Amino acid sequence: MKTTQYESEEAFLKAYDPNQFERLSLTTDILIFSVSSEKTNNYRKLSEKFLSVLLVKREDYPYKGKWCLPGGFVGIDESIEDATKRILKKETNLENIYVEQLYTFGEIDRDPRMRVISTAHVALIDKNLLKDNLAHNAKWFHVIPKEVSDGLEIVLDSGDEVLSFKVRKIVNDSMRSDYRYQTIENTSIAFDHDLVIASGLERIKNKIEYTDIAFHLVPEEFTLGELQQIYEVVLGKELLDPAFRRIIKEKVEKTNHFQTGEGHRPSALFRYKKNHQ
Amino acid sequence: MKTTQYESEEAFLKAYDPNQFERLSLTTDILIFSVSSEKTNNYRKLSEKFLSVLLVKREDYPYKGKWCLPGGFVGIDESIEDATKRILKKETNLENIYVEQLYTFGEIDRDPRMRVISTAHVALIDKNLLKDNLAHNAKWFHVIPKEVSDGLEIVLDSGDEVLSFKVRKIVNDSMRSDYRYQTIENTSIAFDHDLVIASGLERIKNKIEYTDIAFHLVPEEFTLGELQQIYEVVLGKELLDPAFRRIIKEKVEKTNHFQTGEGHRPSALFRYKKNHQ
DNA sequence: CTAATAGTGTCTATTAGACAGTATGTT
DNA sequence: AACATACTGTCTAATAGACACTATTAG
Repeated sequence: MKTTQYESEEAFLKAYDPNQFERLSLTTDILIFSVSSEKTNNYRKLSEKFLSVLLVKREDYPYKGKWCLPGGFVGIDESIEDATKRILKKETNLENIYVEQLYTFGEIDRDPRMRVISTAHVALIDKNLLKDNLAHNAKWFHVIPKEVSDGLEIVLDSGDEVLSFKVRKIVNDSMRSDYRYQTIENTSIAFDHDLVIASGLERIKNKIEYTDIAFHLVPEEFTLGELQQIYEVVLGKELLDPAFRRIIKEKVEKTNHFQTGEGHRPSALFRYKKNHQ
Repeated sequence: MKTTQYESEEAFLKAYDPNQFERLSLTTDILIFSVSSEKTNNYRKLSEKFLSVLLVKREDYPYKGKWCLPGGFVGIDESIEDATKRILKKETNLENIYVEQLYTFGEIDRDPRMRVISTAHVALIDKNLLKDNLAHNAKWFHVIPKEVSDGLEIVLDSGDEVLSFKVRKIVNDSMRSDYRYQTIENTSIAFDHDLVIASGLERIKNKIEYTDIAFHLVPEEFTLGELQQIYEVVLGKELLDPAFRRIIKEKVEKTNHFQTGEGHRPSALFRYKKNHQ
């Protein structure tokens, strides 16, 4: 369609036919991460923490009975961001949650129904905010990643049910500046959501080092021990106390509250220091 | 649509109506960056380098006569990646160029014609590969970013024409973990491509520090001086020679060629060392 | 010889890693 | 008292920043 015949932008827009190009569907999918604590049987020990992700059991075809990320179609009169917030509200009944865009997955056959593009997001919440607000078909799964010889195995454990899949990182260019994940083995997660989970995990692992995302995962007031556990569970490795405290020192401020009753020296409660450095 | 009436996934898919949700259009837009050199009048001085971006003059409405990023609609039977490569080939006549996904822009009114989602990409090329292969309506613009009091001003200069716009970084959350750009002033760049350019600039500025993307911008064999200029022009600051050489030492290997005829000590030519460290 | 960049040695400052020690609650 | 974590001091290793110096070419 040459448009040189039109006299103005207005005239052009008036005559424009939006159906001249084939159109497709867009969904938004959300990796909702939080850190959960399991009480230990030793009253003195700290509770063990796990990174966990919210999954939804599919009640319809396709992939009926499989687990997938919460998500939904982006309406024609709705920005991607608004759709994402709408779905977050639906699944967790919470608003004002931290969300960032992760990646747009656009392979032709990623949805067996038809051509669907999916823009994936990462959301982080403090699980204490969430009581019984979960959608009925949603469940938290502990995320246990393990490096294996041919890639990365991720085990998801809800307590009742254990899922697992295996992915591999594929480097796209000779300078190793870009990569994507590829499924090696996946029988439990619907669509390409195994790849989304792997990408999201990597994103927060990187971003926790150079931003303050960790503080989205703790309550308003927290002990430095809890905070350190958040870092440890996301990074998948232990940190040395003095080094950790040096680094976060400037990001937090002490309150005059203490956490007592834990069977050992009480720890000071801190809060996130806005506008630090 | 409840699908419990279907007996199997196959039966469901057979009966599925892809038009039950409103569909939209998806485009891919590409920020093609390269580093160009302007010969200086002093035969001894190194040529001055500029980061440059390829823009296309719009020949049709909307935004007729304005400049924008090369891009186009993603076909219904085409992955986002394939569409991006197709457009790169069309605009530069080159294949096997480095491309990575940048961000998906999904505001409702970003295209006056209709609802269009755009997945933006960053491509990096060595401009020496490009002779007269450019599409007739495409032109390289030097990118000159400048921090101003209320944001970031970016001047684009093709030699014949100077464009400029101003954007601001908006932090989305109190922990400053996520942000997006917002237009302050833009009369020269079509759509929201001013925001795409600002985001892309930031992406390569970050990524040049922790990946090897810089090597996509130089020829097969290069001097360390050239390579350092690439880093300097992307980072927008000067680097100290010894520090720079320490850092890239492990990423490069010396060839037995030298670059002579420059009015000063010849410099050794290096190449990228694959599989380093 | 001179201007200009190529390339190296070394000193210093900053940051990260490691370990050992002291402090203080609960049972 | 004993356990478990809270919290701190300090030494060491590694990395980044700065500067001064030597090397080598075309003109």
